[in-house]
Amino acid sequence: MFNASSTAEPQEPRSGKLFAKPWTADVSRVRSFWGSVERFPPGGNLIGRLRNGPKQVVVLSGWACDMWILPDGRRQIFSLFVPGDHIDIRQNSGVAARSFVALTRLEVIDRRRLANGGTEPVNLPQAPSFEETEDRHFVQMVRLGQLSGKERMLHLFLELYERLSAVGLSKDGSFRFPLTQEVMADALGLSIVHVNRTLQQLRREGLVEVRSGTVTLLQRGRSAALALYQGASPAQLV
Amino acid sequence: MFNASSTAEPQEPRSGKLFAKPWTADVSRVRSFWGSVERFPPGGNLIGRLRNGPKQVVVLSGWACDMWILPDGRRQIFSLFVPGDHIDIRQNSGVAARSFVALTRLEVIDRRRLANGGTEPVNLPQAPSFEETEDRHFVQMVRLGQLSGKERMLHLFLELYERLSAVGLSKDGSFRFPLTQEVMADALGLSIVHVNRTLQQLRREGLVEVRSGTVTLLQRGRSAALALYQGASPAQLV
DNA sequence: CGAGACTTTGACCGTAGTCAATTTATGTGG
DNA sequence: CCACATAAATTGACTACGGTCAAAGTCTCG
Repeated sequence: MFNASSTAEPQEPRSGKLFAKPWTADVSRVRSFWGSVERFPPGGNLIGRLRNGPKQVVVLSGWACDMWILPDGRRQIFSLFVPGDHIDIRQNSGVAARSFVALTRLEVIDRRRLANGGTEPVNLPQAPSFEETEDRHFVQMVRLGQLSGKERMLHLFLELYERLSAVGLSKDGSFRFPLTQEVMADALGLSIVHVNRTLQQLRREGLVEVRSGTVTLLQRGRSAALALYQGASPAQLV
Repeated sequence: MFNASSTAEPQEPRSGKLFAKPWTADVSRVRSFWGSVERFPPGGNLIGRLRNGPKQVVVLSGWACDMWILPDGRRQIFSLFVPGDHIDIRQNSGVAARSFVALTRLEVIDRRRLANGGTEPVNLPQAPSFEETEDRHFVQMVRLGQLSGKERMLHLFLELYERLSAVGLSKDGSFRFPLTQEVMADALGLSIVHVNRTLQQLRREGLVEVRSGTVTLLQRGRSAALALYQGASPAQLV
């Protein structure tokens, strides 16, 4: 289970040259200290391995999301999880089927292991409070309910940039972005075709650059204004 | 503060004839036992009276909502609160201004008062768990992100019907609905004009009837199917 | 009865969805 | 390292859902 080995060593940390910073360093330490890192392939279902009740994990590398699938196949992604994020994996209490899915190769570690198991303390990000989790959901509701396609996309990019920056996974406005346009569509409540066209529009307008799985925000200040993005303090937006 | 009196005696319980059931009965008892019921006018801001930190209240009568207002004036309502609902009133942790607003005349009571103050126990609804609150938000995200205008509206009506039924505030598919179309628009992420037209469409199709502040769901089963509504068990949907 | 709040309507426009085909990666086996 | 199969991105043509603007009705309430 933990020795998928050899070919392993997932991609994110590999680019340590480009994106080296605080938490990234700890990740490799965590990985070497415990053999208890859980790995999932793209599309892997995080709930599958649940034994007794919910479980809190921290993402070491890769991306994941949680979502609902409607009876007719439509999907809504509620939030994206990136390295450093805490995921509170649990079965959905209601009728609809909430699921947690890996979007890339994914490494997570059980929080309890980190808490008691370790000899050396690790700079893991704090678990988000209930309010912070809720706020993130509110932001998603605002995107879905009030923003246009173009605004939604910029808004999401800005949020991801900010979150990835917090763990050292960005550099000068750019960050690795391993999601397909289909996933973006499900997260933003848009059709895949429209995601594609909107992306091109943003490129034409010189707001973002998307090349080989890397997104670059070229005018963060202007983008934030356009998308009514309020996440970061204006200062951070260059 | 609590003796707004005389003209008071809000509307919901007045219609006790039509909508009498479990919890409604207790409401009048609560109201008479304690003078500590807080009242707000339509549009009243529930946060205004916060003294020390957050506060949990239960709605005795009237409707409320929580929302964000974007810098350019757009509004997104996250959830609607009806009689029996618990509201966890608190300042927003992030940048944007979350606010809790009364949508009609509103009566709430502090949960702590109910807990220790009372001589006689009251059948108050249980406080929702974290998961239940979260689920409600997920439902809202699905509505905003995946459903069409018509679907959203039906879906919301069905949810409200189910919730109001739980506290005895419905009868044969109908319930009091004191919201303006503008509020519906903000809750559903639609324009006010489109809300109006969609409403008429639903009427023409014989799915709902809206007369003088009362909504009647004429074909709950079909509506649930149309709107992919999964809240209640199929049995309940007649 | 008049003022203001809500609802309704018409005309028109633009964002976003659908369908279907094409091009461009990506990946795998030989 | 090439050929083929598959996934992902892109394009075109067309449609329709939903937004905007502005005006006209309705309803409430003092």
